[in-house]
Amino acid sequence: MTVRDAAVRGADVEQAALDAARDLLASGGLEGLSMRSVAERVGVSATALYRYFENKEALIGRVVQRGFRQFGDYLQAAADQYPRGSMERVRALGEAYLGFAIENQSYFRVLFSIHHGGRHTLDDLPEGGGYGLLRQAVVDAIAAGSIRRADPDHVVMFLWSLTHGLLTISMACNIEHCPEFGPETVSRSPADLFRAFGLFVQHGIAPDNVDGEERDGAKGGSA
Amino acid sequence: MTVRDAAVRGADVEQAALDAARDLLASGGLEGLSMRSVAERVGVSATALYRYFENKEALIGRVVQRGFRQFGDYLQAAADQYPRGSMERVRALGEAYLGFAIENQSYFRVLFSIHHGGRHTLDDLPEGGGYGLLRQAVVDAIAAGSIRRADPDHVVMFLWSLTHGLLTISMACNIEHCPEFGPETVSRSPADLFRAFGLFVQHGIAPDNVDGEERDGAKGGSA
DNA sequence: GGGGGTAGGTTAACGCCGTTAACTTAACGG
DNA sequence: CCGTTAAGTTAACGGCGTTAACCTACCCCC
Repeated sequence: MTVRDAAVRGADVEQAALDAARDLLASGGLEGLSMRSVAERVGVSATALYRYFENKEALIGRVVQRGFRQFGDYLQAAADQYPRGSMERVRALGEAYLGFAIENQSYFRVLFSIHHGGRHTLDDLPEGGGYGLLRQAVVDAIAAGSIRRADPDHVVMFLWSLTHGLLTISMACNIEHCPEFGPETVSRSPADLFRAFGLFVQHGIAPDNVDGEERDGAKGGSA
Repeated sequence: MTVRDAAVRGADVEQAALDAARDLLASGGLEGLSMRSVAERVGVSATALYRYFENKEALIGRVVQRGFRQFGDYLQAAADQYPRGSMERVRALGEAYLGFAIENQSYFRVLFSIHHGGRHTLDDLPEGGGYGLLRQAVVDAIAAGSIRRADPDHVVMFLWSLTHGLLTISMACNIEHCPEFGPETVSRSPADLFRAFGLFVQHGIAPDNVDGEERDGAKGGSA
């Protein structure tokens, strides 16, 4: 019984700790996680965790790493519903990005928190994860003529910044409702705003008929 | 001597504490600030701070509030260099946003950190601060015909999200250099990327000559 | 001008935290 | 059967935010 218990636990404590830490982060954020609280959930003393993780930061790092992998899978699944080269595929990635973040709010905050030591976050995203995914979608879309011919990395950063910024701002605003925040328009859900961005993303914020020439009679109407 | 010392200190301890907290945040981030470290800088015992601030969170809240005011002034100054209604004014706000954040990096992180209790950040920005400023610039630009006729709040959120997201991502990436982050393009300084976004902001990422009609002979070249 | 109130400060202490050190225990290999 | 080793324990340290109890110097008012 207790004989094997320890042995079996051996390998499992590590995974159990990662699960417990994930749950604690998801429910209470960074401040809800302590070595002692993780240990209690696992049913082990706090110091036992140091057999598996160098320190608290390392533990969180492992959780974050896992989280990014899961995040990447989520994005992949969303992208796969649309054909390569299509603009819908690009858009779906953005919406999935938002969706994941909103569904796993406090967890997501930790993933992208700047205050957990710092390295991860982008080490893990780019190639295996979301960055490469979006980049490929953009490259394909450019090739297919759905996106203007431009440096794909610029386009990727443009889209990523836009989406991530919307999310960050919305979250600081406690998502969904934020009455005292300017006019109510802004408090609309991130998803609504994201859709509203569609026109700007496609065609920009400049009036339709400028760009050095005119077509419809601006500035005096030459017709 | 010590008689007046205490009395004079009285009013000043609060300000001194705010200054000390700001400096500690700027140099060591959130983790570099403790009630004891602030107290030590002020030359007072830690518990004395509780005469002026309900708790640590309140202290940080006051610092953040101050910071946003300063941030707002910075943006205002940048905007004032360009005429109302001009697109340059809008752009200048974005560049100032970036500039302030980069100059005061760890301080900025705290301002927009999600993990310091949470209310502030947007309570304080919108009306007195940056949001109202940007909004007015956008409204003026729309009126002047520099920006397409659209819901100004949507435009504001679009621009703000884009800029803030770029910043957030760049910072998570330790700003400036981040070799392992995809192709090197992305590691360009936020300011460079911001400039690269100009075309997309103005005209979007869609190819120039679609939108239901053509102008220059795409898709086969009708010339 | 002497006495209470009070503002501003102190020290001591509590419970939590991350982490280290020293120890126990149980399984396994020779 | 013994030594080694992996896995886990308890005890403890220093630092944290915060509370409680106390001190003390000033101000105002009778």
